[in-house]
Amino acid sequence: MRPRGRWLRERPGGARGRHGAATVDFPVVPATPYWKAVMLDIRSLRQDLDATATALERRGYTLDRERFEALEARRKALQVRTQELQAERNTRSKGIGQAKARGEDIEPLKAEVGRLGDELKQCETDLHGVQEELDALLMGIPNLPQADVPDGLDEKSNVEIRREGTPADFDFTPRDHVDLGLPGGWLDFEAAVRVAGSRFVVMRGEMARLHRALTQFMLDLHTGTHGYQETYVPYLANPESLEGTGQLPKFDADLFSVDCDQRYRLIPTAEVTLTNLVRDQILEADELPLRMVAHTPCFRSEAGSYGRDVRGLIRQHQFEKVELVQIVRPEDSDVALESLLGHAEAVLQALELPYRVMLLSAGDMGFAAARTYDLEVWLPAQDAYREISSCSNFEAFQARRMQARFRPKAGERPELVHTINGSGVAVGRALVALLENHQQADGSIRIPEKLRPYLGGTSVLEPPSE
RNA sequence: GGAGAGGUGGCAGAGCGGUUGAUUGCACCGGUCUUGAAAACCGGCAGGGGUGAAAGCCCCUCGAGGGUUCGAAUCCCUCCCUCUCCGCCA
Repeated sequence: MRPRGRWLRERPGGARGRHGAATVDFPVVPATPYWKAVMLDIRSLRQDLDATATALERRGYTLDRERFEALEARRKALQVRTQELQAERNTRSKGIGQAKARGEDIEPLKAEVGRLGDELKQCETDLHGVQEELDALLMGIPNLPQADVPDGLDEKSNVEIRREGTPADFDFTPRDHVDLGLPGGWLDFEAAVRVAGSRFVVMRGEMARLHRALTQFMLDLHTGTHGYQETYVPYLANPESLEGTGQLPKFDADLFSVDCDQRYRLIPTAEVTLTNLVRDQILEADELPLRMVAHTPCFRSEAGSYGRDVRGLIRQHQFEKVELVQIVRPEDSDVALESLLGHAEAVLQALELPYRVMLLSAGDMGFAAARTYDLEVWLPAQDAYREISSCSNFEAFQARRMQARFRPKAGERPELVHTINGSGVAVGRALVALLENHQQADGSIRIPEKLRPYLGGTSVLEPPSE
């Protein structure tokens, strides 16, 4: 992924940040003080730079420690001096007010403070500059992997946790979903090219209905038996939200923008709008955990994936996903991730799809994740397991950027929440898996028991005769 | 899109350019009273940051950013958002 972030909002003064070690054309976050905007707790960097750098090294990120320490030293000196001057100005100005009230001549006093103001202005400007540089550096640092996350820089180091289900033993050569979707224009990629372009699809008839059935089934499962609240969210998100969950500033190239209002991006996942529901909130302890599920389309530019998965539904610019999000107390997040993983697995089990659970290595995880499990579903035509869900614990990383907090006890200081999310599951890929795993020799599709109520009791999907 | 009004602490709602980071009410926390609870009364109660071993001291924040000023919640500019009316529209 080659991020080419470009902040489209105008910044007075034209401050644009600068090129950091790993970042490109780094957009400066508007309005957010750097100590709030960092992904990592800046204190852990200040106090435990070695350990932090070592942990980041595990995921292939080399922290520019010299630069950080230099900036931090300057920041400290400037901040102390600035605050001294501010304190001085404040007391003197107050004195002027009092002198004026007594009817004294205040002109000499004013001149004195005026001189002080020059140095103050300079200090404030310098401090601002240093903070923006620090900001840019810090915003580009990914989350720290949990201790037992395997070492490794890519998917080769992922660890298989377990396998569920057994791939069917076909007595014919299984077809892939593209072939299975040919009859009656069930899946029509050419039509999609005509109306939109490549990496889109048109579905027709029973296939479109099956796709819808899958979505409904998943929503019912999560709301009915897993305790999530069904939530409807916008499909366009503002930059603040995208920043909160970590898509911006680094990964703008993966998103679709909207021309008429350049602040907006189409959501690449409901994680963005769902998780950001708690941005800038202070929740009461008894409101936690929050469990939310949403069905949304997702839009991804797939820049840089040319030539990969060009055939079929696997990698599309637009796809549907049922997303699970949990907002929890910090001490509960590890358990919550396991539970959420189970909720996603329940979908695959109900659909009678063989899959395996992978624990991602430090280097293969997303930018904001501290721990990620991928669910990979068996695709017979590819003779491989392919990702169908990704479940992550972000710990306080997103919460810090979002300033999403809760009050542990009435009257106590607010604390950052932990955020968890995962797909439960990607609908398009579920459709692919269902077609390919439950296909029969004649091209018909067996519908798993649990899904039948959503298809009017149908047990087999017969391909339309030409 | 046009016209008007407005954005202040968890909520409600004050705030002449100068001890206002902010009166007050509600909510909340602690206490007195009570067998217990309620009521009443007393006290506490924004968020973040810097520095420090700590106590503490200090700084920032009244939608956001910039400006004027010795000094801005209060004045000016830009932007965002909310509400009312009009237009348009599923």
